[in-house]
Amino acid sequence: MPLTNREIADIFEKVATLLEIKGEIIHRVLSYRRAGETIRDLPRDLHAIAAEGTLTAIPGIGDTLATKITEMLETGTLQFYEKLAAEIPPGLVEVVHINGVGPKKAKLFWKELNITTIPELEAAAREGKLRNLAGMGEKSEKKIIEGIEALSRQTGRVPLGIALPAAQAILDRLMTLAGASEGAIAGSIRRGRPTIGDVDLLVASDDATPIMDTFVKMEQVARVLGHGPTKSSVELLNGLQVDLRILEKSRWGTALNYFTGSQAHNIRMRELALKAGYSLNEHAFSPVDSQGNIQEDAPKILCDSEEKVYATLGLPWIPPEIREDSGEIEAAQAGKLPELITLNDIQADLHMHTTWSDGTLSIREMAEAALQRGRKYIVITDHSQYSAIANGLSVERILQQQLEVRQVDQEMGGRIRVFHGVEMDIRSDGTLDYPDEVLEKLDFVVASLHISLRQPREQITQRVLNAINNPHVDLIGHPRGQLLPDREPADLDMDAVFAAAKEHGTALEINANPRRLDLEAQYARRAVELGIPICIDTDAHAAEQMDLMGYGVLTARRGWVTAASVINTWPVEKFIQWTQQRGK
DNA sequence: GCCGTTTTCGGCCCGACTGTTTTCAGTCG
Repeated sequence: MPLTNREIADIFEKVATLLEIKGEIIHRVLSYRRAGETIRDLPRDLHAIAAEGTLTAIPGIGDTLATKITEMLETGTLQFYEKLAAEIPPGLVEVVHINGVGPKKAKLFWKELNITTIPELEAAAREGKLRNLAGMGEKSEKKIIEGIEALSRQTGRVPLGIALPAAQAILDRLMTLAGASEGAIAGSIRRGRPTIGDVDLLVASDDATPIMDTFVKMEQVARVLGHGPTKSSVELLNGLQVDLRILEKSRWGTALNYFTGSQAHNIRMRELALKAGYSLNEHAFSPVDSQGNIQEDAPKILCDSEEKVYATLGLPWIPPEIREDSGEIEAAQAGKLPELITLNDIQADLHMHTTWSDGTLSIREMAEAALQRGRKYIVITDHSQYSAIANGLSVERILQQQLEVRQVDQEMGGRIRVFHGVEMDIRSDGTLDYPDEVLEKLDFVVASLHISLRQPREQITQRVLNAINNPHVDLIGHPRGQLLPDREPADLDMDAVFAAAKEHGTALEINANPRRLDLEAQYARRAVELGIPICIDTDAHAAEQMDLMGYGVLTARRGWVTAASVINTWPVEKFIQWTQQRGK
């Protein structure tokens, strides 16, 4: 079994931690860590990139790491890691995951007490053996026990669809307090990441203390992880960690920019600032001398808006969703930032269900709900016959349904157009769930994987290719089949999927349901670069699920998607024209 | 380990909070 991108990323990240425990210089450590992060979010397989000989074109991959990647691709292992793991117990990588334990402490426990695993550490802490070590005391011993308990409670990353409303509720509460003049959700939620590690909130106020005190004493707080005058962290009863920072309003721009991240983007911003003669932090730009020392007597530049922060560096404002140091700084410098799609651009929803299969509303009710939300046209796409559990439509029923769709379309009197489609299963054996004679009667055909998602790469890829190669199929729904936060995507050869979609002009979906957000941003970006049409759909099974469109738009924006690439931003005439060109 | 119209060698972002310290190291984001 060849190693996947994810497995290679894991090895690099383990190497980074082991090197850090060993005491290696931090920049070498960070090279491995950054390489791991980059590879984790890569939209292409390392196999394909290696075959092209372009591994070193990946940012942060030089000759050394390219050689190591090649070794892993060819042999499935990395000698350098094996050697390192023989020298430094690899169990320490887990120990470092305990909150409050870093590489230095892990090394201390290992060297002094021969501790190499979390259970050993917990036992030592409970026996009071840690408190006498250098730099340790009773409090830090207690914190380690708490850290281990927190780790076992930890639910992992939280889907954006859960974290965002929770964050908004807390922020709303804080903004009712006197002295809170401005507030924002920052961090990875603001950047629209599909899953969230912790919630970052920012409030502007000249009097932070009462707001901080309220924050750490909220009823949903399980424990206070840190409590300072401008920065506090709490763990909620539901396990979510929330960080709050409070700064003066005159510093809102630098603060929001800093607290939104990503860290990699911040580093680039600070490097740019240094080149321009400033040290940049969350408070201000501070002039530095040629040695890089801050000139305390020189006036600082305060920014009350993010626009001003970027302008100080000679840049246009960069949308949060693309602040990942994945080319946005260079694009901004060149004046080539994309005009990202917005929710207002969305004209239609091309994937939804009704009571004909597993939805909760009739065709007419879905049309009314879509109209209320400003949609100009929709496609009714109930499940196909193979999805018996979802009350999928037999050939007879889907033909019947068409009559009702046509009738509702008439009834709506042009206020909204209602088209007839289907979400057709791609069956396990790779065949499609309706014959061409049925498909050709439909206005729009979505084909989706729902079952046998764990098939080997070649087999499952071929299923998707079969669908794309059918001229009646217009869109591949939720192409990778992931469910957040836990179900892994199918092992698809995305290069092959993209090539086929490009050849046939088949669209790929960004499913807006926050459980899916599939395609993910990096794949959407790649698809758009290749000229493949995108469709952002809610897959709504009820009226209120139509309101989830914003999550899909966020994901699209993370993928640098502009409205022009998205079918359902088009006016209905253009949509009809597109489907007719495809033989409808 | 990466990277480069200042550099192929010598840099590599910055600050808050904690707990242990008598002035700071470690951790975190």
